[in-house]
Amino acid sequence: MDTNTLCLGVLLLGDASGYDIKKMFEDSFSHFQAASFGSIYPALNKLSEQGMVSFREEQQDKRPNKKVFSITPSGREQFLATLSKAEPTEQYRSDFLVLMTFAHLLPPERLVEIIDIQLKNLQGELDILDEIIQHCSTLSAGMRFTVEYGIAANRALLELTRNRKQSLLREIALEHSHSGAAQ
Amino acid sequence: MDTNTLCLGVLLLGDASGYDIKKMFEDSFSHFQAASFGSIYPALNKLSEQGMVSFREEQQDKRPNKKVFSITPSGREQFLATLSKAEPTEQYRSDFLVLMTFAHLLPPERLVEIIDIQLKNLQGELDILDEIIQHCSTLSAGMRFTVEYGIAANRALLELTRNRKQSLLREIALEHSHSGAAQ
DNA sequence: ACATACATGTAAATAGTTACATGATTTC
DNA sequence: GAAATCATGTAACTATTTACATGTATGT
Repeated sequence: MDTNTLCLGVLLLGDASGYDIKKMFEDSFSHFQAASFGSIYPALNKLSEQGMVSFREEQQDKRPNKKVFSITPSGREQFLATLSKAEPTEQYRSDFLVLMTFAHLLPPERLVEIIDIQLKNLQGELDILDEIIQHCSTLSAGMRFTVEYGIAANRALLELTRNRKQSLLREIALEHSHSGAAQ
Repeated sequence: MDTNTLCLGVLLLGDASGYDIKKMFEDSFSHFQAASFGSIYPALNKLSEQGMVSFREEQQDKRPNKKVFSITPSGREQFLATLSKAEPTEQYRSDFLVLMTFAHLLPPERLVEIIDIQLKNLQGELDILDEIIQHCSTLSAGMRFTVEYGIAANRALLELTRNRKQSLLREIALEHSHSGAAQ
């Protein structure tokens, strides 16, 4: 889903500046969507031209001024139309699994290091999600489900990786000795 | 990881044409990487210019001719260097979870439909991975791990989504009645 | 007759990231 | 004194997908 649509969605949850939207992405959606300033600000200006959002400029002292965006009825309509056509797709890309595919080409110490980093990353993500679900009783049912979904995946992956670490290392060492000392 | 690097990796497993490489992506790596012809062919030609791969043209009767690529020692070296620097990162993007985030805005029938499609997708992916692991005893330990990893994630997600479906639907219906008949 | 598999390639369009520019204020 | 937070924006670059062009052979 493109940044334009995602911005409309965030604004449906409440008025916000571009900076606020970026924070929302980081705090609430980072486990399944991402967007940078370089795509958020142009998206907001484009949506404004199209009448999908409006904004008011707010002066602040001791802080730079900000543009607070609101979704318009047209914007709401368009977002709903997009949602009604959207397919529930998912995509997963992993350099970790590329590394594992070629595990037999890596020095054993490096392989151990990679698995340990991955374990740490999975645990870190799990901790973040656990915290979101505990602290925020204000979460809507749908949002709570997205967090549970992330937790389920991370838990399963953490468990598998932990359980298989030693046996995987052994299997790869075995493949090395199989193919001989050469190479 | 870019298509160039991924092509070198595939060629390390054996000589192949661009068409073969595309099939490899579909058959063996589709659960964590993707590449289309539009990125594979240019990548192969670029790698060839750089001396990372060589190729021979093979005539076939009843089939179009093909260019069979082999990785060169430089290519092997470069791939290994890339692997040794690569971070074990992962990224997940989901339109399904975007849809779930805004579940309260969707008509209940549509919501049921989305969850059922997602359930079917997860089961379909799981079936594919189960088949790979059963049919291919030739898989290296590293590759087998990547398949197990995919299975673990899909199993956990399938179970969660199945178990939560009814309660989620109820919770969202409750939120609707909470906010009143208006809106 | 129509779709799929085989096979290679290009061009346009899409969409995004990264890095930079600017500058006050607050925290370490 | 350095780094982070607040705040908006642009430009260059990167990488990719989609659709097209071309053509034979096989399966339904």
